[in-house]
Formats: sequence, structure tokens, C-alpha cells
Amino acid sequence: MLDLLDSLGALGAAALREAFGADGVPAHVVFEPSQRADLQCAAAMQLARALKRPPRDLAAVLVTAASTHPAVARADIAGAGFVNVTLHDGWIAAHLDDALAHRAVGAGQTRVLDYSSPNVAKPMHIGHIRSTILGEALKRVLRKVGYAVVSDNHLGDWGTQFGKLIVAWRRYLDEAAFAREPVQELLRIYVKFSDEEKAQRAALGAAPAKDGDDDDAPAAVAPLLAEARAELVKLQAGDAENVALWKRFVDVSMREFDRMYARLGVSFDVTLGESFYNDMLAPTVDALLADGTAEPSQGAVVVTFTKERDGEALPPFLLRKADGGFLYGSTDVAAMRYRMTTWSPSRILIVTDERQQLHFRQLFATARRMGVGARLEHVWFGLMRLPEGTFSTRDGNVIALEDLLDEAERRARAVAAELNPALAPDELDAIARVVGLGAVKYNDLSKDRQTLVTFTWDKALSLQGNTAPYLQYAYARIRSLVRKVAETGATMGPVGALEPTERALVLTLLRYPLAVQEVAQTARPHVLCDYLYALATAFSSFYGELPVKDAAPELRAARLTLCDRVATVLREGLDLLGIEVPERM
RNA sequence: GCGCCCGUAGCUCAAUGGAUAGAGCAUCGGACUUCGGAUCCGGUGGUUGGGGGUUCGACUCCCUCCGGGCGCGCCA
Repeated sequence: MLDLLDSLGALGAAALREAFGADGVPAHVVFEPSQRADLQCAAAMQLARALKRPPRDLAAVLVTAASTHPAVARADIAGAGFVNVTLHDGWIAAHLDDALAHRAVGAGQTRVLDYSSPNVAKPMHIGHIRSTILGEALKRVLRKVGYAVVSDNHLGDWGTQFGKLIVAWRRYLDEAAFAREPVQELLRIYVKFSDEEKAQRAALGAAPAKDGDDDDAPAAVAPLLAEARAELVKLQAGDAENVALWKRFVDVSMREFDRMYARLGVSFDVTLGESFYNDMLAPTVDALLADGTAEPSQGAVVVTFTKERDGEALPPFLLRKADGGFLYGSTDVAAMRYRMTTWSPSRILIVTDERQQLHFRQLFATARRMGVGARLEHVWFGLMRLPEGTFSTRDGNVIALEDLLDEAERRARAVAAELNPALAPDELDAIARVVGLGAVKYNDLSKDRQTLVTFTWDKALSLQGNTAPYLQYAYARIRSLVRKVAETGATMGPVGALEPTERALVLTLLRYPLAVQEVAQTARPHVLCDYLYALATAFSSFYGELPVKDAAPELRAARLTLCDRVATVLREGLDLLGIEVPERM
């Protein structure tokens, strides 16, 4: 299908050039699948002005050109100048295997993909699932089209919160609780610290939070906060006791993360957290100061941006605090340098929520000033919130990722047990896991990533309609059918004449590589979800209308082939999204 | 104050310059005594937040207003 679209595009463009001269005619015109015809081309209207001819004159040339292609049964002009192409059934049937022929557009290129990136000492909650699931799907899709992908979990394992955590550990730790649920206990003492510090600040008469006025009165710092800053300085200077504590925090957190990643089926090539770049911060900022990219400002170091030099005017980018401390801006600049020198990627993609858009515009503008040639892309997604508002770990109104997955499996198990009472308990468990997890992932992936999501249990765990279970069900039915037909000894055979629902199904199959390629180009996995749903729908219509097992031998063989291809695409497509399929459900 | 994002059927979402704006849920009606009914076929439901502009053509691009989310040098 990809090749066909290319040849028709080239044919059409060549014909236009020959008829009307080369000026204003691109190398390819666009033919694409359409609801009104097998393929459609709107180039006649687009080029009419440049060529100073009525659109229908151009369309007539395109019709003639397209008609010369052996795949084309008919081409017509419609409407203002659309060209509608009908393909030969024979061509469609003969190209069934194109459905799995992906184009290696990424061959020879490397991409760095930064996703998940949870913070140490905090449990993973439902807000983390988008970056994790989205990034994992992108990794798989990019690899499918030939890119070498370095997936990197840029852990939040360094920074000011560790000063606070160390103080909290010494003051508030409940060792028994830590032994039971380490990360929960770290969260508890961190929240406790924040509350105590807030109380101290209030007692000092300082305005709670919300700065903005220029009172640089360090006298108002709460004693607890001062203590935390001191511990942070010790940690960053390599104090043995603090470093040991920090390592412990990271260890217990990683154990939790790894457990969640295993459950989600997510993996990383490298896990280079913020701490990994610690030694590179000072040299990086010094280098930027030396070459004039960064400049001193009020005792701190910043990068400033002007419209003339950087293409857009942005607020200053803070790299080093007046007290000499570094921030995540400096970490990200160091990570940028490291990634460029280590992997030489053609593109770096960073998957985080929308709130960091400004930060990454600043970072990327800084990187361009540093001479980074790779294309830099912030793959941002909309915030997840609860009906009552944005959730925050500190306020405790979060839903743990683990609870979400448990509930998903519980609901999937209940449905499976009810609809298929013959299932053995262990198979029921396996189905609950695959279907429940699939529903959760698909729910996130099937919406445009930039959509703001308001979390509700029923929406997140829906098993009806455009959901993973619908696709999994289509797959399981095919597998069941194949098992049943195998008992009769019938085998697959060539596809010949096509009934309308079969024809629609094959055309849908052939669009699969297009969908995969679009996801790779735009980093929007919901395009693949939409495609797979369309495929499952086309299959269900076909399956409801035409017999397979009891069809005449040649028809049965052909339809078995069709079913087999649908199953393969469903399995592979879902796998690209990080979703498994059950053999029965 | 400056900036980014969003507003599509009752609800949740597609359509990123192409034809008559499509799905799911909900709702109403139908499907050979079922190759798995977690399914299929059909109906109802739209001034795409309002207004203006660009274009042969606008949900899509531009301006403006309204409503919502988020961000804006010493957190990440």
C-alpha cells in the first residue's frame, strides 16, 4: 500500500508536469485511503492556482495517469476536482502480505527516548502511568520502523527533597513501618516534614508559600528548612552518612519501581537518573559561562533569550542558584551533552506532562546555542486530575498505580468468570491480568496524548466499546475459530473473489503500516489505537456476515487466510502498544 | 501582566486544509435456535463555545471575546 501510494503520487505528478509544465508541481502528489473511495487525491484543487487551470482539467490528467497503473480498476473525477480511485480486487487480494510490510524509515538512525522518570521516595501513582505507557509504546513503534532507540529512565533521584528527607528520617522515622512498606513510610515522613516546616514558617510570620515580592529576607527561613539545606550541602559534598542514607532511599524506591515496571511490561536500556549527572554540573555550567551561552545575573547563572538570536524571546533559564547550588535545568543541559556525545542521536524525545513546556523550550534553545544538531522534541501530554481537582502527593489525594492495576484485574476477572464459567482459575487469573492491564493502558493510549484526563474508576476501567478488550475479544474469537477449523483438517489458501465486507477488511488490513508510520512520525499512539479499532470492527462485521468453517472449501481456505492476517496484525499492533492478547477469554 | 494548552452529540473521545463532522457509552428497535452475544445490523441525537477574517474549500490557519486547565530565575 505504501509503495502503491508512492507510485501513484509520482505518476500523477509526472503527468501534471508533462501536461502543464514543471513549475509548481511537487515531486509527488498525495493519494491516500478515503471513506468515499479506495484511494483519493485532492491535488487538482491544491495545484489549480499555481498551474492557472481549472481543477477538473488537472483531475482529468490525474485520472488518466492513475488508470495506467495495473492496480487501478477505475479512476473518476468527483466534486470540485477530487480523484477517486478504485483498486482491482485481484491486486488487493494479491497484496495481502503488505499488511505487515513496514518501511524501515528509521534505518541507521538513533533516537533517545526519555520517559517515565518517577521521583525517588514517592510511590508511583496514576499520574505516572501516562509517561510510562506512552513512552513504552513509542519505543516499540520506533523500533518497528527501524530506529535504534535508547530508552532512558531519567529518575528524579537528586535535588533539594533529599535534604528534607534526611532530616525527616532522623526525626520522624518509624522503623517498623519502614520495614513493612519503605516507600510509604518515606512518603509519610516527607509529608510530616512539610507540615512541620509550614507550621514553623507560619509561626515566623512569613507569608506561607507564594513569594513574588522582593523580600530577600533570609532571616525568615524556618529552622527545619535551614537544617534540610545544610544536610543537602553535606550530601552533595559527599558526606558518607548522608550518601549512605540517600542510597538507601534510592534502593528501596527502585525495588518498587522495578516491580511496577515488571507488572506493566516496561523496560529501559539505561536508567540514568539526575544523580548520574552530578559530577558534570559544574563543568557544564562553567563551559556555558566561558563561551558566553550563559551569563551571571544577581549572583546566579542564567541563559537569556532574544527573538533575534533564538527565534523567540523566553524568560531567563536558571542554571545555578546564587548559593552555588544547581537545578534541574543544569542537570538537563548536562544530560543533553551526555546523550549527544554518547549516542549521537538524530532526535531526542522527552515524554513529560504539559507543565514543563516552558522549561523544555528554554532547554532546547540553550542546546541550539550549544550547537546541538539533533532534533529535540518535548512529547508532552495532558495532566491527569481527579474530579475534585489536581492531585498532589503531599495532600495525599492520590491513587496508587498498584491499586488501579489491582482493581482493573479484579473487574476483568469478574466479567470473564461471568461470561465464560468454564475457565479454570489459573486461566482466569491470566485473562484478568491481560485484559485488565490492557484496558488500563488502552484507555490512556487511545486518546490524543494532549488531552487533559479527569480520572474516574469507571472510565479508566471500562471494558466496553472502543477498549482493549474489544480488540482482544476479536483476537480470541479468531484463535477459537482456527482451533475449531483445525480439527476438520482444513488449511489456509489463496484469497480470490471478495465479498464487500471482505474487501473492506482487506483494505483496512493494508492500512496498518501507514498507521504505524504515522505514530512514529508524530509520536501519537492513539492513531494506532484508532486503526486497530477500525480493523477489529471491520473483522467483526465480516465475521458476523460470512461463514468461515462451513463455507465451501476454497472460500473457507481464503477466509482462514484473512482471519489469520487479522489476528497477526491485532497481536502485533497491540504488542506495539504494550498490550498482550489472550488465546481465549 | 506575559505565555502555553483546551472547548466537537446528554457523557467520553476521533477527524491536524478536502466532499454529507465520525465512533463508543447512554437511549430506541432488530439479528437463522449462534464458526464465542465481551458480538453484529439499524434509528434518535451537531449553529464544532460566540463573533470576524484568510481560502475553491475551515473542527483544523489568523484576529477577537467568553469559559476552563497550566506555566512564568533561585522546587522538580
